Amino acid sequence: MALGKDYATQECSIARALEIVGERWTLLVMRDALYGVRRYNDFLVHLGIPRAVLAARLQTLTAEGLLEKRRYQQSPPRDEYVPTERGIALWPVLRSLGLWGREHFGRKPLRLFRHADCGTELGPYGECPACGTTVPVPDVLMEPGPGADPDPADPVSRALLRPKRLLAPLEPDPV
Amino acid sequence: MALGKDYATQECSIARALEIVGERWTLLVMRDALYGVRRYNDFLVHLGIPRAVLAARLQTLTAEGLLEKRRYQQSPPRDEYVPTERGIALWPVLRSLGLWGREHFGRKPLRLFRHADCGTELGPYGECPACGTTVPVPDVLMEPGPGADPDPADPVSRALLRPKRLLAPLEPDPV
DNA sequence: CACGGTAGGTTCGGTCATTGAACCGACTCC
DNA sequence: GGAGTCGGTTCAATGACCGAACCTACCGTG
Repeated sequence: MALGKDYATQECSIARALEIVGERWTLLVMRDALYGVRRYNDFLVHLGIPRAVLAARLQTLTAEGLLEKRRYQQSPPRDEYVPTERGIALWPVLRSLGLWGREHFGRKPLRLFRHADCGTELGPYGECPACGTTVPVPDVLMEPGPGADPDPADPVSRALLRPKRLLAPLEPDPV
Repeated sequence: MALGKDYATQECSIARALEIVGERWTLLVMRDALYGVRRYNDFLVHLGIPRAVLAARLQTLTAEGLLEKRRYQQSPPRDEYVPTERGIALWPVLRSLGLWGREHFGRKPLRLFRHADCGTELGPYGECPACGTTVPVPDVLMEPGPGADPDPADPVSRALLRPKRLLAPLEPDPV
C-alpha cells in the first residue's frame, strides 16, 4: 500500500477506502480500538504486531482522522488512541467482515453483540431485530461467545472477556 | 499476509476473513468479479494490477472457493473466473466499505445501485427501502453515478458504464 | 542514590511480497 | 508466413514487514 503508492487510476470509493484501511494490520487495529483498546502496549500485546508497524499504523490512522491521539497523563507523558466518528463509522465494515469470516471459515463465534437496551442479539447489519432500529455503536454490548477461550494468556484478551460496551475503555485486570 | 504467514494467535473471525481477502488487490479483484468482470485480461486492464499478482490472487481466490475457474472455450483454452456463493457473500463487505469511503473521503458516487424489480436505490445495507427486503445480489442493478467519468480510456470501464445487473458478464464494446 | 520496571517508541539487518518489464506458448486471423 | 490476442511465467529491483535490540522518560523501592 504504502506512502506515495496508491491504487492508481481507481477512483472508486472502495479503492479509496482500501488506501486507508487496506494495509496489513490496519483493520485489526481499528477492530481493537472499537473494542475499547486504547494504549500502545495493549494493542501490541493483543495483536502480536511488530512495534514499528504498530507505531506506523497508529500514526497514519491518526493522520487520516480515524483515531485521535489524546494525552491522558502528563508525567510521564502517556497518550491513548481513541476512535473518532470516522473510525467508529467502520463498524459496519468490521461487522460484515466478521460475519463473512465466521459464516464461511469459522466455527463458533468468539464474541456476541447485543443491543444494550434490550439484550437482543444484533442482526447482520448491526440492527436490533426487537427494536427495529440501527443500534448506535456505543449501545452495542459485547460479550464472549461460545467459541471464546475461557482463560487466555494476555491481560487484554482477559479484559475483553468481561461484557462491555463497544468503545468503552478496557478495565484493568482486577485480581 | 502471505503463504504460511498469518495473523498468529488471532482466532477472531475478522482476522480469519482478512487472511483470505486482506491482501493487497484481493478485495478489488472481488469487487470487479461482482461487477461482472470474468477474464484475466479484463481484470488486468481495469485494475492496473501487475500480471504476476493477478495470477497469484486468482489462484488463491479459486483455492479458497470465492471464485470458480471455468473453461468457456476449448481452443485455444480459455478460462473465466466466476464468483461462487462464498464470493458473492462478500457483497455486504464491499458495499459497506464503499459507503464508508464515499462518505468520508469521496465526492460524488461513481456508481449507483438499484433494486432491479422496482428501480429504488439501495439502502446502506443493500436492502430496498421500497420493498423492505434484502435485495439478492443478482437483482442489484448497477449504473453510473454522477461522479463517473463519461468517457474512460479502457474498454472494461466503458462496458461498466452501461447499466447492468451485478454478476452479469460484461458485454463487449459495441461500436 | 542505585536498581529494576513500565510505557512508548526508534533503529537495524534480514526476509518476504510487490512491481514492471520481458518473455513464452497456443492459438486465430489475414 | 506474420501479426495479434489471451493467459500466463520468470526475473531483477524495490519496498514493506518482521523480530530483536536499543533508547528515553519516568516511577517505586530500599
